[in-house]
Amino acid sequence: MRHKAADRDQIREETRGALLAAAAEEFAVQGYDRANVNRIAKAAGFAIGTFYNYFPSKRDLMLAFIDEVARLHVDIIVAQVRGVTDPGRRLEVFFQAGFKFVQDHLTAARAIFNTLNGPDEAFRLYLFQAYQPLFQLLSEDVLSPGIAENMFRNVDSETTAGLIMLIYLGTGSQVNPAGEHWLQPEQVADFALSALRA
Amino acid sequence: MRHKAADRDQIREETRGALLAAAAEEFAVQGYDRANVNRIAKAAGFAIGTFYNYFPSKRDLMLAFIDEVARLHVDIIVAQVRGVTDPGRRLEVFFQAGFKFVQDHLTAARAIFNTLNGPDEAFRLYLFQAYQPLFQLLSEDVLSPGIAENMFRNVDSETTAGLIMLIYLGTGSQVNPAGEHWLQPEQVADFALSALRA
Amino acid sequence: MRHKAADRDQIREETRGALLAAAAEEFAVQGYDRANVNRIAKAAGFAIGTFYNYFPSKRDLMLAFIDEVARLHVDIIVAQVRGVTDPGRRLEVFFQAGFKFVQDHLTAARAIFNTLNGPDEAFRLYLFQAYQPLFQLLSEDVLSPGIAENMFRNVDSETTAGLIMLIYLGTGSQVNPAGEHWLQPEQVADFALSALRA
Amino acid sequence: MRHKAADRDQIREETRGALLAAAAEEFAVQGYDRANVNRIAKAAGFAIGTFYNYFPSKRDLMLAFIDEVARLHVDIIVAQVRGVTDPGRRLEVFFQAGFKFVQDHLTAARAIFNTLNGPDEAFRLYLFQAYQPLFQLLSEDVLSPGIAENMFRNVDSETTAGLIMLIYLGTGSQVNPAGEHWLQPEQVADFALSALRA
DNA sequence: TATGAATGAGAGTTCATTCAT
DNA sequence: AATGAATGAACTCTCATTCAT
Repeated sequence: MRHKAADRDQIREETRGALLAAAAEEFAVQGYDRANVNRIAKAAGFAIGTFYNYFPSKRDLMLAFIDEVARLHVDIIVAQVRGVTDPGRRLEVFFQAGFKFVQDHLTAARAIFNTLNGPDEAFRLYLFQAYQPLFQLLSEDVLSPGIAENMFRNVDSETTAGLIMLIYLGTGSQVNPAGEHWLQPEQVADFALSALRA
Repeated sequence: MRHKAADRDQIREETRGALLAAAAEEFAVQGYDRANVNRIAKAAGFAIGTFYNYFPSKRDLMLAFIDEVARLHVDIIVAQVRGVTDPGRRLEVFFQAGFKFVQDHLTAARAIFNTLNGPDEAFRLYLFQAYQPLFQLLSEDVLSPGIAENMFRNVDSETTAGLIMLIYLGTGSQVNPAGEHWLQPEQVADFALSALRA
Repeated sequence: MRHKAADRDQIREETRGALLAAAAEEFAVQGYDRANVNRIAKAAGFAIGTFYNYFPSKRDLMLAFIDEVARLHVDIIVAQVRGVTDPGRRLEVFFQAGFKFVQDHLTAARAIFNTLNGPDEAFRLYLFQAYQPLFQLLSEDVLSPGIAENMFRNVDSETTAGLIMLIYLGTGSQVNPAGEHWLQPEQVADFALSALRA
Repeated sequence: MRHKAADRDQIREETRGALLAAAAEEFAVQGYDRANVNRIAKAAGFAIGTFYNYFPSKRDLMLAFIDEVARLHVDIIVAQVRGVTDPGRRLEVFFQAGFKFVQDHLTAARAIFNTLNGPDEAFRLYLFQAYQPLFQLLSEDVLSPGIAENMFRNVDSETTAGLIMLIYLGTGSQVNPAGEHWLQPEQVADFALSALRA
């Protein structure tokens, strides 16, 4: 064994990362169906064969891409929401952190929103599951406490969590070519809060 | 001449309509990229050659499809909005008629929303232009009168028209598998109105 | 409709036949795995797209090929065997007709024997089923009558039918480059008969 | 020098053996064309680079595999046949030892029979040559003595040796999934003997 | 006007082989 | 001697489009 295992792992991780980054760009610009695996490999600086040493298929690349983006997306939002305690404030932070993520990871986010409205049922389901933690966050760490504290109306917390996710996805996905949102997160948070107030 | 000109025109219109209807179904289920022109022709009951007698290309089919749906969509909304006079009431009718159109033409609407978030810049631009009349309607027949009557705040009517369109598209596009909207049009109209009130 | 349906059917049948013939040659020389669909289409005088208008996949081509050869193979043998009545004579005719078929359709037969010993389980099973009628023929029209007439020993007719098929396939498949069998059908028939005699 | 030359040789031999054993399994299940060199190396517990330190190509692996199996196959049969003296008995032992080899080395044997009927001319020729000693054995140590002793008819010993080989390969290759032969070696030997008796 | 057989560029995927370490 | 990341030619299959009838 010439390379240490750690060296090999690092090489693999770098190559995989380069391929995923190129894929994000391609998916964002072209959408899944028009994305070209050859182009992705070449953009990442590798031959097509190398791509298939890392991902068994184009579909699996998409799933890996969704995994990675969703994990980051969820982690960022969860961490910031849990950083405050007031349920109303938490909802506001939810939208602020969410909108910021979109602006900070514009290509990846565009690819995700694209998929969310795309024709592939399986992708949409996978996406839904990857974002499950946000539903839980809204339901258990935002709505339920807010209801318990009599700050929010006595709504069904699970259904309402789904509704807020939809509002986030709808408003957060609409950016102009410069990457700026049409609506500010505070505006959206206000809307939701006014609907929830006891 | 086998048929009178009027007969021929009618036959052409029927064939074209059948092809467009089949296309709507295909586009709704598969999205543009996965849509298969041979399948569309077959579903409409015609040979592929016949298809190309009516549409010069798959892209042109898509554009014709957008044209037709948008025209209908716009006409229905414009007619109903103009049926009332109060600006606030007009905004409410705008959302009601819009949501109803989605429910009444679910396949076509899904295909449109799909395209709206799809990767094809040209389609998105075309869609935008086809829906221009709604911007005008909102700006000139809803917002400007409302501002003039001091019923609405003194917002920029064009920008705000765009914003309301986005809200409509975002909320109107989200339906469950049964074709029912997550939000009611009145809820959305309330939101918009409360943001506009002087 | 410019062409009559019969004309179209004939064109389709001719094209399909040309593709199957080219496939037989390719399968015989290269075996299934090395057979190249592009080469088959080109050899038949068509573009690759045409091939896929007639056969959904390379596998399906193979199955269609097996079907066609097996049907012919079976029909020829069945007709000739039923042309005589004595069970012993029928067994002899079975081998004679079988060996003759191999010589008359050398490429196709080679492809079949190739598949029979090839690694593809599904193909072997399909082949087995396509040749089922020969098992029945041996069991019901050769062995059972022979046993009833006390001409053959009282063997299990189904098992023995399988055994005779194996002997036929083993000996019938071995031809020299000139397409001549190493063994004569009469020799093989004699062997089988001497094992069966009451 | 880390190891003594003898140690190195032993390691090389073990690695080579492991690769050949994995190849036997792969060739038996997949056939040559579908066999995957990367998979063979991995199954043997080595990296693909190691494989190419031992075999210059996939073809060469196949040839080495044929060599090894054929040598063993031939050695076992030759030794046992020469253990008896009577020509008729020798023919019987030939079939018994041959059938037993197939049962004892089922994977390897399946791969060999597969190749025997496969599309690769070069492999078939190589196989033929590897099994040459058996032709010689039959011709010089079985048939010629039998003819000289007036035990066998005065057939051409070389041609007849080929014929017997064919019979052996045909009957010996047919095993059920449990690895049992359809025919017993004694049955086959009887057939051959009855054809040869003076 | 309608037909559908034919086309072929282009896409995803496989895998034997190389070579720097 | 051993490793495994990287390579790219080759293969199967798709589908928008053409055109002779």
